[in-house]
Amino acid sequence: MTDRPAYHHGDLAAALVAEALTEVRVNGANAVSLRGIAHAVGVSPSAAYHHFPDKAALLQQVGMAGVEILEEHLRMAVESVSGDDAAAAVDRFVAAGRGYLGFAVAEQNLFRHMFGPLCSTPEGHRTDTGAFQILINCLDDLEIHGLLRPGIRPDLELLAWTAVHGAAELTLQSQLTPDDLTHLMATVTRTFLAPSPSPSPSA
Amino acid sequence: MTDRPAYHHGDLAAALVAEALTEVRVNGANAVSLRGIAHAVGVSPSAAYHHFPDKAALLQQVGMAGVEILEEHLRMAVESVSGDDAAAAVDRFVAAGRGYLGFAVAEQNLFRHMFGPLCSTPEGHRTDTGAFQILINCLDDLEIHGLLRPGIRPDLELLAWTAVHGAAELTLQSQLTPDDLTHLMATVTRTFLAPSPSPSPSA
DNA sequence: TGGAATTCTGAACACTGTCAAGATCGGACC
DNA sequence: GGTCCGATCTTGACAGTGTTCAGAATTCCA
Repeated sequence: MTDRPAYHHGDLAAALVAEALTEVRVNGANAVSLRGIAHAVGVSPSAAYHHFPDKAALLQQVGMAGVEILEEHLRMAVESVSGDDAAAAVDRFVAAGRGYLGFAVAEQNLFRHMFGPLCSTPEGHRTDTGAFQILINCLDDLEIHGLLRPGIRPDLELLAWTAVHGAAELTLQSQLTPDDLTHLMATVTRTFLAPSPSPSPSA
Repeated sequence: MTDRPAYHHGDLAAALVAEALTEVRVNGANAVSLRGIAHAVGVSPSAAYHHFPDKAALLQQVGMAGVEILEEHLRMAVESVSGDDAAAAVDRFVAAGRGYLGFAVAEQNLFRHMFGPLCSTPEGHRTDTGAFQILINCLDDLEIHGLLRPGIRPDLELLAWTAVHGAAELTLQSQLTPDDLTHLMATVTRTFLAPSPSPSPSA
């Protein structure tokens, strides 16, 4: 809480990660210079080596921070849809997909870094990430309302996950237009969700 | 064809790209050093600047070379399935998907670079790449044999493309198992392909 | 209060991308 | 054939990078 404890920085590791995080967001992971980060925090370049074995480790922590930001972003997107009926469940599912794509576009540099070679964790399974859990929750919600065709649940988990992620990456590569994205979302819902029992007066 | 024309290298630009390409394949794009590449080719570091404005331009050309390699890889995978009947058409479609995923795994470093930030072309549409054209050909093939549900063609184009690409990226991130991949391929074909009119004696 | 452990600095090393100036070559023109 | 010119490569240099290490400054604990 003190302003700046002169020698011993309060929590240098956190400060370095925070500074590197904003640098990644603004200019991309390749533009991150350990010396620059240290200078911005007001510390000598070699001070960082008492908290991280090397630059790659710092950037990995930035990636983890990014995962949490994405998770929070998704949670807010889903929770912004209120209601307990079937229509709300569908809207939440769509909101999750849109949230993922929106994050990828709004935070291109961070998103790319999170899924870049520096952040590859040979250990983790997809169930580790809270983002995947949010998708699971949405599917649970749909299932409760009887909106999933029987037996299609595991298919949809995999396909929705991979399609939305692939769409995000291809969008950043300028290979997909915004129209493509809405088209894709519509395809997934129309194909895999049972026609809602709610009133659906088609034109 | 001369062994080494001393001063004037035969085609230095191509030699640099070739050397950088193998370096990317083996050690990843981040490990590429312009000086190292120049040294390996047997030329001074600054010689490269008569052929490329900077290192990023060289790596972009490596990315383009990668696109062609992927295209060739896909073409071979598809052409390895012979036959004119409906079953062959389905097999070719599956082979294309497996070929894409196989390339991503076998050439992780190159694949990552091709879709990395250095190779983002704000201009190109997906129809530019020959790889997408191969998918189109497979779908044409399926359509000729009446294996596509009517009206589903544009949906399938987008969904197959994004899902297989997303699956590739997530596999490199250790978020998908090989079982997930075969499951995904099965889901796509089962969901979007009409049941084959060919003899299908299900057990 | 007196170590001991932690945290940070300063200088250094090897390496990087990039540039300006000069040497060297190939081919075109008279 | 001799001469010039443009393209090509080298040398040398500059600023910046990640990383290491000896030692100074600081805090913690007994």
